[in-house]
Amino acid sequence: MRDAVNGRKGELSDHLKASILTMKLRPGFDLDEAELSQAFGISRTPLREIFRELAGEGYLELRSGRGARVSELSHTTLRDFFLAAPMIYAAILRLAAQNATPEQIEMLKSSQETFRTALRSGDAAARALANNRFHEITGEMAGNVYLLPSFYRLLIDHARIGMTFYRPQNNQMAQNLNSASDQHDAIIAAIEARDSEKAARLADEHWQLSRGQIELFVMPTSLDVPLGTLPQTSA
Amino acid sequence: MRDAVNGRKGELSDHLKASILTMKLRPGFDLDEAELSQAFGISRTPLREIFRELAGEGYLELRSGRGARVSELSHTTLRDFFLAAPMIYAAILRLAAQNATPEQIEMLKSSQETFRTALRSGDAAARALANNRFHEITGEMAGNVYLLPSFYRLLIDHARIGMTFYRPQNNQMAQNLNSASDQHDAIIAAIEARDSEKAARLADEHWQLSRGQIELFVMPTSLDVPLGTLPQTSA
DNA sequence: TGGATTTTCATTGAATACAAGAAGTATTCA
DNA sequence: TGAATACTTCTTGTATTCAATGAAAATCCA
Repeated sequence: MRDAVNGRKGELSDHLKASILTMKLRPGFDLDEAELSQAFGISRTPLREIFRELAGEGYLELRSGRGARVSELSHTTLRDFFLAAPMIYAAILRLAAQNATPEQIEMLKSSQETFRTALRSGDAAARALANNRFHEITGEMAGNVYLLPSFYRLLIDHARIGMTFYRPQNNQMAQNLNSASDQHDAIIAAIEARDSEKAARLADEHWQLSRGQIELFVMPTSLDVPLGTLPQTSA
Repeated sequence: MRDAVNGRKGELSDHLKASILTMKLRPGFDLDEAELSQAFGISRTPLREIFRELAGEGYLELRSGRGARVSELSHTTLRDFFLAAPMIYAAILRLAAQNATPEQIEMLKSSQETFRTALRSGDAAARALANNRFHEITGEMAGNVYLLPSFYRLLIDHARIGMTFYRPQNNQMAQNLNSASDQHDAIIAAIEARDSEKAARLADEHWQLSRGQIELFVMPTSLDVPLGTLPQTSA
């Protein structure tokens, strides 16, 4: 991530972000100031500044007098997510196609390489982080200070929702990931061609795929077991 | 504002926000930690936490090793603003009409009263703050955690842009303000009627009015002075 | 024994003290 | 006189200490 260079402070910040994105730190988890500051060899003062920063970005929630905890992921936020994501994603990719610099396009290609590698490795966390980074770069390309706050907040929970609902055993889900990778390639091409309409269309397709992936989990195909073969649950 | 109850800390936070919204603190202005902390009787530690918080909300920018300054308002951000605002505003008001609670509607009506009072008083700063509060409440009504970060950021700069470009001498601008007040009433009615389509349409109209107001300043009517009557500028 | 109250302990919040770094100024040397 | 460098001062960043607050446990009384 961007500020890995800023000493131990940035290091801890990145570590927390990655842990939250990959659900290593679960929604609602309480963060212990004393413990964390000791573990990373910094005092509580800068740590608390990191907390406030991450809270502003949507990773954490600060409860006055009761420290920091990882942002919740409730059914309400899931609904909000489904409402907001299509609109913002399309807008971001449209702008990205218009404004991307050659250097940014190179970064995007490189991040897509990382994503592909993570896909092959089968490491779900690495994949989620690489995917997250890919979309972060499209945000940088769009560069609209008013849209980015919402976009980045969506990306956080998109990663977490993906980690929650993904099951490597499910073949359909594995296929979807390959489709997602192909769509990334198409997105890169559209951006490089400065085709903003196509980029917006691809954003929508990419979203539909992701949405389907989530629905696969939320509304699974029924178990198809004949009545009476399941053990009765006692009242 | 919301956290005026949280002791001197919230007080200072609100003071800074209001000063920035009303351009009393100009974009790019450097904030002195020592001075501010002394003036408000708190130590630098909590002050710096406020800085981080306000930076997360878009009021301030933090430059590592060089303290905090009020967020810039450049021509670039103005362009970004014009691109993002219509979309977000419409989405927020649509959701507000769907989700507003009776208590929130009462708050909205009350804030509109405050706005009207500020209009009559002719106090531009009070008017900007009241208008800001009105729209903040529509955001609370919408209640979508993913859209709100962008929405609130837009509101900050909308207030600042309004303060920058408003000239009380201009009769057209004064009229526009009355139209804006009427539109607020219509927005309240649409929300109360749960008419989300109408709310979205009104959002667009409200935006067009505001946009026109800004254009009145950016592209003024020409001075209409015959050639040769103006003093020549020396090369 | 159950409920309320007080006491204790742990954790957060704020202030002070200290260290590191940046900006500005003066001095030196060409 | 001009540029570079060293020194000084001011500002920011971090650590430590102290105070306040909240949670939990123990005690007391009914």
